[in-house]
Amino acid sequence: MEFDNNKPIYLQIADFVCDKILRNEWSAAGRIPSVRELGADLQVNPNTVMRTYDYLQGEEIIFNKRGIGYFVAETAVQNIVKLNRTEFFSHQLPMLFNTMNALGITLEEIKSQYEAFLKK
Amino acid sequence: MEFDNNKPIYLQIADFVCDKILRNEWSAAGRIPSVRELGADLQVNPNTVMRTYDYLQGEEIIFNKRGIGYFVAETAVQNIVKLNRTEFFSHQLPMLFNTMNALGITLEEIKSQYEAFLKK
Amino acid sequence: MEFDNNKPIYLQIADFVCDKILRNEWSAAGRIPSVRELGADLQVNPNTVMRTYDYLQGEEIIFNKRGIGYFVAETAVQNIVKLNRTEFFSHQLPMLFNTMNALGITLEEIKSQYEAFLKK
Amino acid sequence: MEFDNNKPIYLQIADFVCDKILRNEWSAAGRIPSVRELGADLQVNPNTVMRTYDYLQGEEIIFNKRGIGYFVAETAVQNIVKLNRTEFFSHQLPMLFNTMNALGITLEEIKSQYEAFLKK
DNA sequence: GTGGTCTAGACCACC
DNA sequence: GTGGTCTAGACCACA
Repeated sequence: MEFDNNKPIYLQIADFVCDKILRNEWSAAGRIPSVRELGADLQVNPNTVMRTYDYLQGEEIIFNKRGIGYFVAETAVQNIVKLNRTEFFSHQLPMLFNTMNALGITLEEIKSQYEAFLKK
Repeated sequence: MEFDNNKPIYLQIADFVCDKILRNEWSAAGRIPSVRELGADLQVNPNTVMRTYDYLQGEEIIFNKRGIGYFVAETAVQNIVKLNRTEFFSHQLPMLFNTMNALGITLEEIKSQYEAFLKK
Repeated sequence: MEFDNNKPIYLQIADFVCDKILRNEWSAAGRIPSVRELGADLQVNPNTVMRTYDYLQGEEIIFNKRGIGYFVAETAVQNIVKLNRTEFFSHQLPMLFNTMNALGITLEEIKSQYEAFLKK
Repeated sequence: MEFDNNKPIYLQIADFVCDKILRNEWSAAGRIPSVRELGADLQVNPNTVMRTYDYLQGEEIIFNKRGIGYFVAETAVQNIVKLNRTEFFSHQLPMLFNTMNALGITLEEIKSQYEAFLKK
C-alpha cells in the first residue's frame, strides 16, 4: 500500500479499515487482523496500526476483547458514515468553497471536472 | 495576526504575502518588508519569515537584491494563481470527488451547500 | 570534519553525503544517518544537517520516510552526476574560458598545468 | 549592468574597472569616474563603488588625490595582469582540476568545449 | 526513535 | 541597513 505524505499514515490506515468494513469484506462482529498481521501486510510498524485501532475504537467503529483481538462493532457502518459526513460537511466542503472563492472558480467548472472524473 | 496550528506558520505567512500581492497592496517590482520588519509586525521570529521568503523565491513569486531586500517578481501574480490552481485541480478536487463517491453525496447537495455558503 | 569558510557548511555536508553515495558507502535505497547522528558525527548542529537533507531531497538525491529517516533515492547517483556536470559545463567552464581570454592564456598552458597537477 | 549573484557586486565592479583600463578606455594617470558618477551609471549604491575603489587602491591599480578623485596608477596594467594570473593559477585552475577529476572529465572534452566557445 | 517547526540570539558579508 | 548562516534548545506529531 502506498501512503500520501500529507496525511498521517495511521489515519490512512483507518480509511483502509473503514473501507473494508463498508465493503463488507470485514463484517459486523467479525474479528479483524491483529496489529502485527496488518502491520506486516501494509509494511508498517505495528505501533502505527495500534494507533489506528485506538482511534477507531474511540470512534466506536471497532472494539477490543482483551487477549483475543479487535472486532467490528455492531454500529460500525453507521458510525463510519456519520464520521465521514460530519468531516466532509463541516471541514472539507467549507475549505473547498473558500479556495473556490479565492481563485474565482465557479460551480460550473467543478461540475465539468466531476463529470470527467466519473468517466475515468 | 493569528495562526492556525494545523499548518506551518511559515506557509501561513506565505499565504499572507501572496494575498498582499494579489490585492495589489504590494505591487510588482516593489520592495516588500524586510525579514526583520515583517517578523516584528507579525510577532514572529525573523528566521521564520526568512523561511517564507526562501520558499516564495523558489516559487519565483519574489526575488532578492543582495543587501537591499526582497521584491515582488514581475511574474508574481501569474505564478501565485498557477500554484494555487494546480494544487486545487490536481489534489484538492480529486480528493473531494473520492469522498463524495464513498459517501454517496451528489453534486446537487454540494450545490445547495454552496448557495448556503455564499449567503453567509 | 573541517569546513571551508567560503562555502556554507550545509552545502559542504551535501557534498560529503553525495561523495558517500557515489562511493557506494551509502547505497541505493539504504538509510542514511539521522540528522541527530550526522550532526553529532560532524560536530554540527542538527538543524544544519536538516538543511542539507532538505536541499538534497529537493534535488531528488535522498527521500524521507516519515518517522523513520532519510534514504538514498534510486536515481541518486545519476542526479548527483547530472547536477555536477550541469554546474560545471554551464557555469564553471564558461567563466574559465572568459578569464583565459582576458589574460591571453592558451590551452597549451592549461595542459601543462594539468599534467603537473596529476603528478602531485 | 547585470550582476551575477554568486560574486560580490563590488568585485564585479572591480572587474569592470580593470576591463576599462586594460582596453585603454581609461588610460594611465587619467581620472576615472567619481564614486557617485559610477554608482549612478551602474545603478548601484555609491558605498558599493567606494568599496571597489578601496579594494583597487589596495592592489595599487588606482590611487586617490584627496578632494580631486581617483586616477589610474602607472603600474595599473601590470598589477591587474599579475593579480588575475595569480588568482587564476593558484585558485581557479586547481579547483577546475579537482572537479574534472571528480566528474571524470578529460582534457579532450575541455578542448572541444573551448573550440566551441571560441566560435561563439 | 524520527523529522519538522519555531524561537532567541549571534556573527558575517554585503549594500 | 539588508539577507544568510549557524547554534542551542525547545516542543510537537508521527512511527
